Amino acid sequence: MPKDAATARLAFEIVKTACSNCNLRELCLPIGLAPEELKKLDELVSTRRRLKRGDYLYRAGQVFESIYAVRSGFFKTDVLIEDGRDQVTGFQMTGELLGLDGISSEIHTCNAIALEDSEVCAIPFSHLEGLSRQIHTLQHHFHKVMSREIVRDHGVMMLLGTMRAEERLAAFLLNLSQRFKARGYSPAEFNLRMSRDEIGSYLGLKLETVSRAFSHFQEEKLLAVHQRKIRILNTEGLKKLMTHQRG
Amino acid sequence: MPKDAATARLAFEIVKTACSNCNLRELCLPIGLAPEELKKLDELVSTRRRLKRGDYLYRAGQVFESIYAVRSGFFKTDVLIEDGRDQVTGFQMTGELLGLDGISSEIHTCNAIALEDSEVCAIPFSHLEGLSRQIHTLQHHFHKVMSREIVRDHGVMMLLGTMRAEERLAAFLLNLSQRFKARGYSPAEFNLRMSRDEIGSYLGLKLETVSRAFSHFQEEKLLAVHQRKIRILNTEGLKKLMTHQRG
DNA sequence: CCGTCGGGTTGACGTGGATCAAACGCAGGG
DNA sequence: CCCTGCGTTTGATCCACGTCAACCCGACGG
Repeated sequence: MPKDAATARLAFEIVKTACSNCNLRELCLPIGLAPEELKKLDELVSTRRRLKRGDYLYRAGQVFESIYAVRSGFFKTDVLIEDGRDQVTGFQMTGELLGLDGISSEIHTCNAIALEDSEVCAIPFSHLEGLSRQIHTLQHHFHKVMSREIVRDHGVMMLLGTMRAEERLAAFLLNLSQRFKARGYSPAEFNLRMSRDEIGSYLGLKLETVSRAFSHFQEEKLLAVHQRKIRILNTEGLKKLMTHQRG
Repeated sequence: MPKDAATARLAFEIVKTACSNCNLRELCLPIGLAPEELKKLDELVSTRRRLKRGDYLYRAGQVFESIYAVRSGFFKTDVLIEDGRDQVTGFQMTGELLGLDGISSEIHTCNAIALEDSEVCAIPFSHLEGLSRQIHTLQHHFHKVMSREIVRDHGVMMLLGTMRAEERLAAFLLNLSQRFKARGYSPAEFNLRMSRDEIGSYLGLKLETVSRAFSHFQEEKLLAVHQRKIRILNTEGLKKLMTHQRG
């Protein structure tokens, strides 16, 4: 696998930033903090990094120092094993945290790649631990975020272990829809930032199967699909498909 | 599904306990703590619970208050969705923590069930947060444990998403072997505490497939299997099978 | 304008594991 | 001792998804 220009690049811009006037503060780490606590958090989030589509935020094997909050843009994380197989473990959007997997061994265990031009806030982890020893709310919120990641992963395990192809895709789309909605975007119409192949990798399916499922959903009038542009026409239908089925 | 005696029972014995003289302190939360810190931890781990095989430690939907450290015995956790499908999300043995999934919403999101007579230490979570604000090492260690759970889940996602049946079982057995070894037991010979069905649920396979894979491993002289008693005859062979294959 | 290229769609076919079904074997109870 | 029941094994068949291959289509460059 040759290193192309994008994967080789790790350069990025650094911008001064502050949580206290970030419009994501209701979505991100600062949730529920008092104004004076928020000010302390400002000192913590020292740098902002800009990444172009295809850039690596970090790579498996790199030393872990910071976690990252997505300020804008869209990421995927993936793990790969010796024999070449790989799997997308998640897609991260605005306000979500990246890098939690690195805490355990002080080494990142997956790659994080920008799927579109993006910005992240880097949060040095030792600072975060320091500050969360002072601010209960921050500590508790951080624990909740980690726990939520575990719960999310269990959901994916469920999906991979028990659902069939179309159920998986329906679950995936409904989840995306949900998350766009929470960010003030239309839950019914959005652009996929990832390829069919990346969706397949996440869902444990081949891209052809994903493509066929999209086509079938269109025939069933559940979706309108134009390349990566998705419009959900029948949310209930998708939900039913997700739980119902299974002979 | 009728509630039988075992599933209905939630009663348990309570025993006074102390981390400072627990022989698991190198495996469990106390890792790396100084003696005086250890003493503080003793106050925190207030109660020990005994469970019989089949007892629920907690159930999905119950209010989350404590995490639990397995002192002896063996557990499984599983999630289930409306339509009746369920999936085992993990097996926990001595020194491992249970209940981390409950932190995010203050409600347990899975069931934890003893697969043999077991004992756990209950650790009230708010106390743990309090103490980890005082003891850096404890705080950091706890974060590592949560992170390790995330990494583990990614491994399972990888397994479910990309491996075929025999690779999954090989990976599963090698993982168990590893964990028994870390606890001072033979890595080559052990008893499975779970049924073929539970293994299958965890690995995203049907019990028949698990059974056939066991039989095939025996033919290949990789294992000796007598019901739930497993002896690994060829670790390297299992490892090769795990990574190698794939046309 | 056309040629190329990468991602996506669609079709034909093969297969790994699910499903269905029968039989086995150990454990527990009478 | 035999009967019963559950977990497991094993076999026969089926089908969802993977594989392989052709083709489409919008983007981009010359």
